[in-house]
Amino acid sequence: MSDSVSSQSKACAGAGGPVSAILSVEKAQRMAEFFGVLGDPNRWRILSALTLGEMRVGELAEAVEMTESAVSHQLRVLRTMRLVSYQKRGRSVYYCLKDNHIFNLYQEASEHLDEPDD
Amino acid sequence: MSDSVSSQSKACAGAGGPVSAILSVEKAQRMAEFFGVLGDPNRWRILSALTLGEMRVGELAEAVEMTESAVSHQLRVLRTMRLVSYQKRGRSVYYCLKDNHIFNLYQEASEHLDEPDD
DNA sequence: ATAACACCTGAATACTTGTTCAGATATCAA
DNA sequence: TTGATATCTGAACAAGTATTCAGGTGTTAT
Repeated sequence: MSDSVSSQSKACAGAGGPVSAILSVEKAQRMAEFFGVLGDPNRWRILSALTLGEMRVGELAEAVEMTESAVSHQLRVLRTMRLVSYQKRGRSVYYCLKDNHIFNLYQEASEHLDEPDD
Repeated sequence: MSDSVSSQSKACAGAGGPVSAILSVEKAQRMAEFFGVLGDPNRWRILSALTLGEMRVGELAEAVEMTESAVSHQLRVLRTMRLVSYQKRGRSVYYCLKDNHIFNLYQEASEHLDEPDD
């Protein structure tokens, strides 16, 4: 392993790490849009409710104590970012989490937030 | 291993996974605040610039093509979320990334964004 | 066909957030 | 002390976003 960075003056995290270049405006925009979607408490509550399993819009609305309309609007946003998928069955629409990325993001953020202030 | 959820109808990601309860309003709020900070393209550009190593405010401003004032405002936000740390030396203030969480978040998001639409 | 149900959508309002400008603070050099 | 440099901050404006309300679509039951 090269020690030019890792051994002595590593005052800064990740120098030479996985990013190591200034993001283009376009890439930065895409990142921001994605994380912006996760920048709303009601969407986090909806996402966390879906960790319990698939749910209809009405059930979700009841679970997170929002109107169905508000939930529906937020679900559209989550759909756009492909964080949830849905399935029509009868007159109901069942939503569920699309993949596990949301868990990893949740855990990574939790760790960060729970870190001592050093 | 219990198979009541995992074996047959796993249409939904992560049911019974690491969250598995509706987030409290407070926790959801904290999550949203954190991710909201990452919901701005200029902040991503600043963070990515810092992956190259520590930088002064003026250098950062030049690197990301923003005014020093704008950079300073954004650095305060990043400081508040403990994403960057800083060190005064002489009349300059050197900023750098505080820890590696930002890399993991970046990679996780990249993977999600690069996923095919299935 | 009609009514009830489940969900979605557009438009308007209210709220939040980013950027700019002007000026403040703090450090260094002469 | 004076002037130059480097950064920070508060207030105001502009821009973006969430929520509500009213009404729309599509499905099921009678």
